[in-house]
Amino acid sequence: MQSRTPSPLPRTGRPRSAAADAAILEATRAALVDLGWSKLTMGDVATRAGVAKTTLYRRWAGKNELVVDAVAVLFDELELPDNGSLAADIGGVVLQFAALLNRPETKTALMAVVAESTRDEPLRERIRTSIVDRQKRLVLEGRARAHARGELPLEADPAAAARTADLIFDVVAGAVVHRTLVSAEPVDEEWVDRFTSLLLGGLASVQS
Amino acid sequence: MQSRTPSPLPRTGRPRSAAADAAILEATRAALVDLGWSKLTMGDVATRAGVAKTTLYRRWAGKNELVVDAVAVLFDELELPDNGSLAADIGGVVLQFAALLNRPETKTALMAVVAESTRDEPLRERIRTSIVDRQKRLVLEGRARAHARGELPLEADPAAAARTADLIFDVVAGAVVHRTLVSAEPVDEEWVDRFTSLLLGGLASVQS
Amino acid sequence: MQSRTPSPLPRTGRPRSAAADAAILEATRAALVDLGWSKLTMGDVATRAGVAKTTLYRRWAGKNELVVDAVAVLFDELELPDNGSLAADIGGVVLQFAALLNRPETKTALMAVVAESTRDEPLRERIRTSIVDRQKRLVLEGRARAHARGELPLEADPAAAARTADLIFDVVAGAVVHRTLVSAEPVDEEWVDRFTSLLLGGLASVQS
Amino acid sequence: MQSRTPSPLPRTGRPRSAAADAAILEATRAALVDLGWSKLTMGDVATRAGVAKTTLYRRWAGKNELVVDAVAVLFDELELPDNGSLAADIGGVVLQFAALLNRPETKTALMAVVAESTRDEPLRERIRTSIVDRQKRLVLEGRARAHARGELPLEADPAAAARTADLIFDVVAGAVVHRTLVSAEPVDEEWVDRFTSLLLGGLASVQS
DNA sequence: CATTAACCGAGACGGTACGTCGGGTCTTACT
DNA sequence: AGTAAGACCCGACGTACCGTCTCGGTTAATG
Repeated sequence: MQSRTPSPLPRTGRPRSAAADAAILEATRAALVDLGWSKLTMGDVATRAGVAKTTLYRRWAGKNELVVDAVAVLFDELELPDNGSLAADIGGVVLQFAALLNRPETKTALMAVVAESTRDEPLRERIRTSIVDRQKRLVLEGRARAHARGELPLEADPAAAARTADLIFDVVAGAVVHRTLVSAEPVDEEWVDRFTSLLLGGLASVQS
Repeated sequence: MQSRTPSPLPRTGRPRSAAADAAILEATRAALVDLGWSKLTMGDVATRAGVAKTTLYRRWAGKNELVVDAVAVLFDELELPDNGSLAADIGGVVLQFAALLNRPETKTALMAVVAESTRDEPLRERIRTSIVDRQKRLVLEGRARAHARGELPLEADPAAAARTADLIFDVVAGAVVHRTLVSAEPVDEEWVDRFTSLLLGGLASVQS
Repeated sequence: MQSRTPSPLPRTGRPRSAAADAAILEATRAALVDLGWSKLTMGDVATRAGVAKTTLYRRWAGKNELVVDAVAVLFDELELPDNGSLAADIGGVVLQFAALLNRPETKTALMAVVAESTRDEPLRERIRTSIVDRQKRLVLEGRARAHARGELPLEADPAAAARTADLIFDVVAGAVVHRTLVSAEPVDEEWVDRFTSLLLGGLASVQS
Repeated sequence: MQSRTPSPLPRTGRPRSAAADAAILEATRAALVDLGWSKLTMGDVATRAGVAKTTLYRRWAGKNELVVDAVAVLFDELELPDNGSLAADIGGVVLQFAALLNRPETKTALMAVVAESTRDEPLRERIRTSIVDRQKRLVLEGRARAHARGELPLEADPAAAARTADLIFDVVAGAVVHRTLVSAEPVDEEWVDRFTSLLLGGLASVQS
């Protein structure tokens, strides 16, 4: 995202414009909203950003990388609310996540870059670093808070605990994405309640 | 594939070549394996199939529709094994599904068409009809078998039962897809066991 | 020029549009007039001709080849007038040639393609075939007519006669081009008279 | 080169590097040899000269001007040999000129800048001043020497004498350039003899 | 001998054109 | 009417140069 170029020491020549970076990412999000992933073009983004095409390509290798960076920042807005109980906390985060996936920028872009990443290992890595792994913090925070509240027992084996966290992450993210983008059904209070209760109920079985 | 053209009145003139249909779909799958979704071109598919581009466009509106049809048939191979218990049955189907998602044809194509479908309602409908809804049978069959075995209580309210089936479908499909394509971690026996136990444990909570 | 493609036997598929050929060459001449050689672009020519850029590239390898063909036809308009004497005939053809070189299409294009041809042997060959060699006919006709009128003796050695014809061609074409494009002075009646008298006077010396 | 910047008042600040000037012109000639006119780029010249692009543009307006200056100096090497007779002197200078036109730097550059100059009056003027007019001295010297030897009568009318000098210049330069660059035939002893005899024979007619 | 203004290298910048590729349509002759 | 072939229009691609613009850092005449 930022710090794409850790700038070893290219202290010579005209420095890159930070304003251009921001304008490009903003223009990319706007283009995603207006056109969707498949009709977004580099030329159009450049025009919207008031920037030359070469300036885009100097910073990003292509559409995929650009869109990942443009969208990644949105995912950092997610945060674990303190709703008083683990169930309520999970419900809150699921609703936030669903709302995010319903934004036109993310809806059209997320699956597309994941699809591309199946044939592009560096892209997968970039997605993981910029988007996916950053959200695991929510699972870890949630668990820590539940422990503090005494809602969940501590798992003795730390490796097993990590595997459980990963499982939960895949189940929560997967279910919400599938519900939103594949089934195209709303993630409403009712669904969240049912899902949360399934998850918490199952959690007990898994940890035993 | 399934009734693309329900042939309302194709009375006169030379009939369409059925061999061409099969060759095109096969060529499409081969191209997906070799090139992936984004580098697959209609011209290349036509060449591989030994067919003119016109022949493709006479049958399919574009790349999206063609790929959905080419891939859909693979999903029909999934079936619910009878492993003796609900847990074992679920585990079997999850492994089959994961294996399917690891085939290069599906891995690259599925997310891509879903991504396209976020801006293309008819395409979403086609995906739902050709791929998604067809697999819900597995959930329904599994539940029926569990009822027969006495492993699950019957839900009194049929509407609630339907919602539960949808929830399970989103959770299973979503979790496996996320694990496979986003996390890019293997769906192995160990993961399946943990996931199945989470699902079954949660199911009890949901139905109560 | 025409018959660029002697069409071995590509009798399959949609045939190339002859109208497009004509429109492109016409558009090229118009662009030369408006923009000159160095600012003429393939894209602009395509637009003027109401044709896609690919259609240009399907027929011509680039700007050089296209311009040679577009300009070549203009040179075929030159003809040897019958003004009653060799001197008057030469004067007539020199004036025609000078007028042709003063047309904006040719003025801007001719030197440019010749310059390119110094590094592009096929292009030089194309220029020679399409433009230069075609005009040698004027020298040969003029000489034949002079013989008929008894104004010039026959040269006994045919090889020497050919060398003389080449020399005359280089002198006439060279002098007119240099006067017009390098010195940028007018080729008027007075200059033509002086030049013709120099040429004819010298011719006697050469043939002896 | 010759007073590009007549330095009206460059009093203060760091003076321009004379070494850079020389390196740039040398690099330009080298690039002409390697790449030819149309593939020569300002950036490449700068790199070859070990100089920044800004340094080029501070001195020359563009490729045309730079190349004219780079090539002009070569033409100053021409000189009228004293071979004992007018015919021999002309032959000597023609051979020098032909040799010059066969150098790759000049061959590719001369026609190109002349072509550009048809749409760029200042450029034409620069070419005339830097290259063309400087060579007229050869004609004038040759004539003066011929007068001294008694090989040519004096022309009474100085205006007519000037017109004759221009005519000779166009004929000589034009013929040699056309022979070399358009016909692409060698300017060898035999051709020079024939051409010289044509020129001298014609000269008598013109002056009478 | 400090100031200072123009020089210089590097390289990013907004542009324009390039030549190619793919999409989807149309026009042939043939089946 | 379907088919193979291939030309057609269109729009986007990613690259190359153009000529300009910052940067930080010289360098020589002037004061």
